[in-house]
Amino acid sequence: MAWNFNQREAVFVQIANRMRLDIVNGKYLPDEQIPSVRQLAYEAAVNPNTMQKALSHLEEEGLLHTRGTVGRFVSSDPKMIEAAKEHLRRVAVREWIAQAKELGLSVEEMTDYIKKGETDL
Amino acid sequence: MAWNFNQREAVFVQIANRMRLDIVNGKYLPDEQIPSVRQLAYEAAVNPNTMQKALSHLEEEGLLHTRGTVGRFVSSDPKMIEAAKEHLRRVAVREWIAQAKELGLSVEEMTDYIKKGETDL
DNA sequence: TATGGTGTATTATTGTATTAGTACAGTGGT
DNA sequence: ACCACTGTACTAATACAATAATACACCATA
Repeated sequence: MAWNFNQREAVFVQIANRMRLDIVNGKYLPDEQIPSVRQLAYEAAVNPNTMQKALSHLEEEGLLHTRGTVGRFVSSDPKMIEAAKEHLRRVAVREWIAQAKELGLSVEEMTDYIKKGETDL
Repeated sequence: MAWNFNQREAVFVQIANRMRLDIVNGKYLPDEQIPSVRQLAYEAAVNPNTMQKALSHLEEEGLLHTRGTVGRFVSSDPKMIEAAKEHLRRVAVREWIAQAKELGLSVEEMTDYIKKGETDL
């Protein structure tokens, strides 16, 4: 999958979002070593400093941790990762509902739109 | 309502988003004059240049137009505004579905989450 | 022990968002 | 005619994101 970035958000934020999804969706398993900063930066066509900044944020969230100078690894606690996934879902849903409200949509109209929009894809 | 800005997106983008919603939601009616750049900038606690940049974008979208040096006015075509509203809804729904997919949610699970999330608010 | 790969830190440079301040031309009302 | 207000334009300064190019300390392995 290509690394496409928009210009609205900072690149390191978009990278962090994507890596976070990769982790909670199991692309990287618990305790698994992820590619190096340089390797990921190369794949994303981004400066290593930018990649490191993104990974540092995920480290603060507890999804990643660094083992000395060996490399970076996914959190070894599956429950923690599952909790992060559930949290992402809740935050997303809350955001969707807020946006729907801004657009004058009730929850009923919202779900109708979604079911209709599904077929359009 | 306060003008709260996050740090992820540029302020002028957030202003444009909010003004766009105000227009399609009828806070500003068709052909109605909106407050001046300076006034809006004061309310938003933002530099007039930033506000002007946001309004210029809405002008390019056709939602606003400038009458000489008299001031800025909402588009005089109600159909155009309604179309913009419908467009915003479709774009939002498409985005929601894409995000749900990223989070491993089917449309059914998605609507379930929404109905459940509604009660939590 | 030597080498390569790891995370990390540093400095310099570029581009853009934002603020700040100022200025100008045109309009409407007094 | 005057004055306040409008949009618009411009420069300067600041802050941050991102790039680029190094450099360093540490670990695993051949």
